[in-house]
Amino acid sequence: SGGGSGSSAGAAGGGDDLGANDELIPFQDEGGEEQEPSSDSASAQRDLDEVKSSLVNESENQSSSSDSEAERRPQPARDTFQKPRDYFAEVRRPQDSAFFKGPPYPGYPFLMIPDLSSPYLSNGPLSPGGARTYLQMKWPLLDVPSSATVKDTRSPSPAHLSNKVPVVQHPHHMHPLTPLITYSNDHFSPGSPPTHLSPDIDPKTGIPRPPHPSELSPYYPLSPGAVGQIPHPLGWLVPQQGQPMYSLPPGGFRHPYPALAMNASMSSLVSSRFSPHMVAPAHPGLPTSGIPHPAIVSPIVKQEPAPPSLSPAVSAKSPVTVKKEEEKKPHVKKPLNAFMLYMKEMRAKVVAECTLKESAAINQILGRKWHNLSREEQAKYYELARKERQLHSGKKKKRKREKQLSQTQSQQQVQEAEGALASKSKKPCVQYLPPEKPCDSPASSHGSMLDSPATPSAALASPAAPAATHSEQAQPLSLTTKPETRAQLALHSAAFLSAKAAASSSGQMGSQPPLLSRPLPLGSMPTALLASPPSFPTTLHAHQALPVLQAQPLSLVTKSAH
DNA sequence: TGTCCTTTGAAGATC
DNA sequence: GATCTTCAAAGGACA
Repeated sequence: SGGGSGSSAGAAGGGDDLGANDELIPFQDEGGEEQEPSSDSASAQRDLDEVKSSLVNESENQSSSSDSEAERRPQPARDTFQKPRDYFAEVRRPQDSAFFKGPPYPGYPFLMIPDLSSPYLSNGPLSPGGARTYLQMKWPLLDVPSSATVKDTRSPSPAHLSNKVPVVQHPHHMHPLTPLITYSNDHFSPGSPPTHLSPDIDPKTGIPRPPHPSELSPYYPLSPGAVGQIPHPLGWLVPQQGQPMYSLPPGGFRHPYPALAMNASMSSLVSSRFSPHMVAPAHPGLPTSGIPHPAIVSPIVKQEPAPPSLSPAVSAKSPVTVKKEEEKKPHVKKPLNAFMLYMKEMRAKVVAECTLKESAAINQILGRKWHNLSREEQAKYYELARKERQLHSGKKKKRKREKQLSQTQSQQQVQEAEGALASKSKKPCVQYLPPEKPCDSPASSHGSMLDSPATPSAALASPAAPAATHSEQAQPLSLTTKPETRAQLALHSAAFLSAKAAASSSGQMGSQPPLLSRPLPLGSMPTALLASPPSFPTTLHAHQALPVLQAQPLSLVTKSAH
């Protein structure tokens, strides 16, 4: 029912639901005319089964109307091209709300193909030139020769892709030509194909695979000048000026994720008071957020190693015994990264919003929401994670130092004992240890630098650093080399090649299906990509990949296929 | 009871 | 330096 109302409301309805966000109406139309948030979040589960049919229907509709797509789509979206940041601030919330409430495709609140809410992906009508630009930039990362697709030569076919597939995948990205697969009727017979046949739809949840914001990443490495634009990393956790951060908006509009409801004005309010120079160094051991972070809190209990015992009984123990004792020591868990922190905070909300309980499915949702977060919002978590790493690093170094000290002292005592036993008549051989330098304090030596976001080097060292951006864009497939993912990738590549070949033969490359027609505009394109367009072969080897697509049954994307 | 799933990111290991 | 692997959280599912 929610989907039905959504489809009938149209863009104006989206504006109504969004309340004060009327200015966002132009963006509501993206990805379809039905984007009114559904008020029936409980129907998410029920609607899972409708995803497939919706996909097919959308496929038919969009593929048939792709030519008029550009005409219907509001033009202002193109303007955001020049002001990506404003776009972030303005477009973010409603689509967060639309994530559960306002499915662009009626019947399934999670279905967001492509990531219409992502300012990094789409904000303008299809322009053939833009599409080409986008594809050219994306292509090399997917330029996987059929022969190279399978590194494991033992595998007879791509259907047996192993985890060692050396595919340089655009990390977690929805392939720009995904729609060719999802919406192509050429390869899919009408009906309700299994969700697994849709490479971007998760078989379990029906959630489209999120485009990975390698486009996003370049934004996190906020330049020192840009850092001042993000809210204080801790301010988001503290109600600003008495404004409840998690309050329900008036009018009864229930934001599915109140935590994300910090609107643009609020963000600017916070950010206006934040500058890199104002970031107080995190006090070690003093959690700076309201989020309970075991990595911060628990280490006092978990991570503090027992004081090194210098008793002869211990020092006389064999290395094996010592090793065993070390293994018995409480395992120091890794600090939570930004996404984990986000997940920890948002999980309960997501679970409450939908009936899904499986963490795997929830995590998929959270992963998608993570991508949909604005850079400012993500920056908060990155900052938090950075502080956690800081604490962890400090403790780690402390432990290491203590361990070394303990070991050297043990060795010293053992040697002393051995020396005493071996040569009672000889002079005791005392091994002198180099004194620990006070300045070796890990917390002070590392923390000071990490704690000063004002320092450009520190900013670069943060997870939001441009360097990390590059690495992320070139992130190996290993992160997502699940069998189905690889198969999807193979299918993506094959389908892309197929489409490319078909388009080139018909001269229609610029008129892809609507979803494909939402190229990442250059304005929102990662600067890294823009600055250093990857070199890639201009030859697309379509003739090589086409047989792959034709020869490989689509079922290879199924889990059961492997 | 233990492992898997599923996500992203960081760290360490490996080449 | 690039690439790969592991592990953080979470809880249902499954062997």
